Amino acid sequence: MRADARRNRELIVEAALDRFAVSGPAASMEEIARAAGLGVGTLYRHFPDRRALVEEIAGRSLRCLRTGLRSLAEQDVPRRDVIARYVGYCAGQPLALIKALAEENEAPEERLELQDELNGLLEALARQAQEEGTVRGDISPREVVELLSVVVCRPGARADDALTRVALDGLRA
Amino acid sequence: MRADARRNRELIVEAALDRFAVSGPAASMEEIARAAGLGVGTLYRHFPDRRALVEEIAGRSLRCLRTGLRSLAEQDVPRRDVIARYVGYCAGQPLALIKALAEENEAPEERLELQDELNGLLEALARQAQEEGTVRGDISPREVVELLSVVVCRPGARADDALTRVALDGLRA
Amino acid sequence: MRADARRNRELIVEAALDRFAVSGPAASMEEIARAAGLGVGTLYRHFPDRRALVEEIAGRSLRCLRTGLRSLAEQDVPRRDVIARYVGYCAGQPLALIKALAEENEAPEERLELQDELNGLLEALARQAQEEGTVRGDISPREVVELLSVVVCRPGARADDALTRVALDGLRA
Amino acid sequence: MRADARRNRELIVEAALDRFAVSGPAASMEEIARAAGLGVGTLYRHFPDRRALVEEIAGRSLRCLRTGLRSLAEQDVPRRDVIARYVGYCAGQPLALIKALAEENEAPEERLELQDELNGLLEALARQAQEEGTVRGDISPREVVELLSVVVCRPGARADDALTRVALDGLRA
DNA sequence: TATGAATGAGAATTCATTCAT
DNA sequence: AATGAATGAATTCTCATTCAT
Repeated sequence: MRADARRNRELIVEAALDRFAVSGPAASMEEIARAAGLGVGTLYRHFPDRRALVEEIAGRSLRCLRTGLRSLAEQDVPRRDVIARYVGYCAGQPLALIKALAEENEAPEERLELQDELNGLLEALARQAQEEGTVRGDISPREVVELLSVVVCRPGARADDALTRVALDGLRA
Repeated sequence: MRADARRNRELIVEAALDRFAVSGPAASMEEIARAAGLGVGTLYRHFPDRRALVEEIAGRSLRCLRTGLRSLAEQDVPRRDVIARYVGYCAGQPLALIKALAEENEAPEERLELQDELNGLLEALARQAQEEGTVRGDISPREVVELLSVVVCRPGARADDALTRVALDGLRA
Repeated sequence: MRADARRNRELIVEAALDRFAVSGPAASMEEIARAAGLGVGTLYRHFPDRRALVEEIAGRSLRCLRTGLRSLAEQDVPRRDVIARYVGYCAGQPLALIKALAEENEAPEERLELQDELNGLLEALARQAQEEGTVRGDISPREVVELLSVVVCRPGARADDALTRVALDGLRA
Repeated sequence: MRADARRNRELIVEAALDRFAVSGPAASMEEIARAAGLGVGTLYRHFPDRRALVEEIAGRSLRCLRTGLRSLAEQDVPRRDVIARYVGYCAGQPLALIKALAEENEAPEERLELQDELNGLLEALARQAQEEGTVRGDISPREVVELLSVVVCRPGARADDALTRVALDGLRA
């Protein structure tokens, strides 16, 4: 039953993402459990409270971004292109929704650490891009990161939509 | 008594904005009424339901943006500068909050009309800026408007912060 | 409507006492509200949570005991008789029930103060009774108070039942 | 496997007593099973429902009191001393807790019979003590039994605490 | 047989809205 | 017209009990 339970956990997370997307971040626990084809009790066995479910989703998202960014950073291309590819990578994910969800909870330690780690990686990347001369130097690496966060956490963000292109062009040295 | 009523209406809207800013978009009707120094009953006399209060706020914001934009558009400066000034004008307002609030309700006809009108003005502006050659022509006026909306509806948006500058630079022809 | 609200508050406390007596200390808030002829919302307007309702009941009981004890203590009779009358006074009240209820909550400051005050009065009384020679001196005043508490907080305690008489006789010097 | 089952049954009862003592009579079945080092399923294999577990505990306690009382009653000492020793014997057991637990359930036939039997033994003892002239005759044997029950079912009852001594003294002829 | 995952009814609590005063 | 008390549906969460593995 370990396998079953794991499967149910996945079902819950998927259902949650789905219901949050459709009904908004206020979707009820009951609604999510039903959408997963389970009882509320099962949802609560896997996640002791709403906060825990939301943090699971936020945590997965952050870890996924971190993983993606790490592997992009290994590529032997200009740092500027790594940034662009990262933006594209993000575009495939419902980051706007997840961000809205996460704002319900005050960020717990675990999330802060992931957040910091991700931001650290991105800042390093921004700094290197500035050093290689492909990103303008008149804004701080931290500002670059904030900017990317806005670009990427929009509903419907795409790798090649107008804002993305304008922002990346605007970042040019 | 008409004056009284008008005054109360103002008090409520101000209190609502204040409470929404502090307690988040989930601030309760009771909390808002209390902050306005009134009873809930009085709040409901002015606004038949929560939706109506939120729409009042959204409507005011849209009308305010429209007014500002109209007067900026009359200025005899390049359209590109009008756009920049509009962004600055927006920065003084809690648009991120108001946007989040408005997303609670499905947009009613009245809001859609205002929205469309504002977007129409902005699109015209964008088109003119492209025609005067100060804004790049490879994105549609509608895309420019969407971009501006993102730039302007961020928590803590400022007229001279990094994203604003990068976006405006990126818009250059 | 001040009068109405006060009346409802009383109705709630009475209904609570009644339902706790019948259904046990686990009686639900819904059940109590219904028994008072009110909606749950009204109950919660008067008492912000279950704890508050229980503490209201406990507080009333303690204040009532204090008042009774004070007035008994003014009587010009041997202290031993004051004690006996106090036991009789208590017998008219559902102290066993209220004690069981109060044990649900960790005692808040207010209850502790009332408790201490009442115990202080009783200890003084016990000490005086020992000094007047009508209560045995080989147990501490505090022990006398504890003993009285047991005597008085039994389901169905009566002023003249066997335990009461035996205990009072056993207290003789 | 029979031995295993018996062992598990014992583990459950011990764990239940322990958890009830620590977490109060509201300790959950899960908590008890966990404390016994077993799964809930196993608990339910041994006790079909919560009531059954509580009755097992109550029954054991009553049988234990009966056994103790019988053996005390065989001693060749005044009946009054038997009573005193019985009180001492009880003091070593968590009777207050068990009484509170048992009050959750309406007493089933089996418990009533045990109860009646124990009370019968105690009443006989009380009657004999009255006949031997060591216990006052102005209260009924049944009242003596009720009194002993109160003395013995207190949290923290001890063989030599104030209430015990006072009650036993008060019982003197 | 032991396990612990799943279930869902039930409890506390909140809040938009209505209505008596 | 203003007030705030009353209402009850909706939400989160718990726990006794069942059942698949």
